[in-house]
Amino acid sequence: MEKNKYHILVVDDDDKIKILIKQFLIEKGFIVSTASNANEAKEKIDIFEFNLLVLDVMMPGQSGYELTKELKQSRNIPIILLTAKGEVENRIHGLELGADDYLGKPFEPKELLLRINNIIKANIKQNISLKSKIGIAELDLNRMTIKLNQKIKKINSSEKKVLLKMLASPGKIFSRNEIGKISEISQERSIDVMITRLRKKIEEDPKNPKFLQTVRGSGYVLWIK
Amino acid sequence: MEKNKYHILVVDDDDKIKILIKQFLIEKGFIVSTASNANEAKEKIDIFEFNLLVLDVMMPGQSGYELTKELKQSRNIPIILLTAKGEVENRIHGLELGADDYLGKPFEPKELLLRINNIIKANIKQNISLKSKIGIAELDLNRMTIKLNQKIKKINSSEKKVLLKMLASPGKIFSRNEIGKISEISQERSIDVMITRLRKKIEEDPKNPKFLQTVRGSGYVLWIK
DNA sequence: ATTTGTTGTTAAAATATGTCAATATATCTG
DNA sequence: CAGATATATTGACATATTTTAACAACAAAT
Repeated sequence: MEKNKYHILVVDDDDKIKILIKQFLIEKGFIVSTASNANEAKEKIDIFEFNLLVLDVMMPGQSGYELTKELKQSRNIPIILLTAKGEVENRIHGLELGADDYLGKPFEPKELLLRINNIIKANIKQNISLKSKIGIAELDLNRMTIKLNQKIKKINSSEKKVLLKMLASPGKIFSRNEIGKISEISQERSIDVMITRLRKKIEEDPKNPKFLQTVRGSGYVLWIK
Repeated sequence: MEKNKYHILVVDDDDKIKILIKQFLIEKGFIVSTASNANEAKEKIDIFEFNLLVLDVMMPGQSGYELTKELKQSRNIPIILLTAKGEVENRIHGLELGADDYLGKPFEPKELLLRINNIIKANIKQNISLKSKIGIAELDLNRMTIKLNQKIKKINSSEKKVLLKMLASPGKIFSRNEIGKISEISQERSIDVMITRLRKKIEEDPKNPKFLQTVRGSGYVLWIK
């Protein structure tokens, strides 16, 4: 796995632990940012696209649970919760809120690393990494190209943004409203047109889309296979 | 998440624990098979398509680790390892071999359930979730398509809603009233029309329906074979 | 400066879907 | 069987939604 690309945000009010984790993860090849509380975390999340959050449950202000819940409602970023102790109920609570994993303090750094690799493998490989596939179409969102049947087609930044978001949640229905916000396209019809154009790039038969489908009355869905 | 469709194989040489887990998971709506050792497990895996393995590490004969390694080389079935104790090194070993998660004995059943749901969410969401059959018609309610005799037909969201409910209780009679509520269609005649249209999609001979039948005076029933 | 291509917008065309009406068919009751 | 009632089928329709095609502004290239 190429670690160098992954950007992790560590959120903990305990500076000692925070720095420890940061150092460790940097050694392992990750890009690491830190925050000391939920608000600080949200600010950074708005700016950067993190691949994963390591989030302490016990924090002054908004707790790790609350932050998890809030974040999971709007995006699909993987979260590992650090629970104070290995108390089952707490962990369960976290998972129910949508956390992807938890780790009871104290933990072995090596264990955290494995958790992280595990989640990245499961969640990001296909989805957010900038090289991915939709059906037989090969996307390279870095280069903003899509290769389909030997032909390379370019996409623009609006299309890239939309693809990024939709790839993060295949099967989820995106309303025009959402897509509008993502792409910063204001007119509903314009969104339709963008979808049509995208289809021509990823679908073998754009008139009978297999992957980028409309859900009449609701919006559009992306399937990746 | 619809659990009913997921088939789990529990592998443990300790009958007591094996049965305990099995009972618990059945209560939770899973289909559960068991095996007492690696060989037995492999035999069953060759026959059935399991969605997940719960695998004890300490077993006579091939250990859970070895089995994990072997299975992961040829297929990508999700595996949860049950480690004897919460010893970090052991767990790490398991994850390195490709296991998707581990759980130290003893564990709370509820915790196992959450782990399972978690993994299923991550691994299977896309694949299995809403695929089913009615007779020879292949439904993919995610993609809102029905394949019958090589022909792919689209269904709309009302039809999907109704199918979802009726598929959940094959053989149950649904009144027009119920179907109206499910599909949000208000007129009785419109429901008839919808049924007619649905029959054309799932029945080989829509005029003599085998699966979506009317029950005079009561409503409609769906049979799946 | 001219051409070429891109991209958001807009209007027109096409499609999907619930409803309705007219007719046909099935099922039950006596 | 006849008559009554329930259900099916078909086509037409209206409306909402989606797709297509044409356009205009702008940028990039020649």
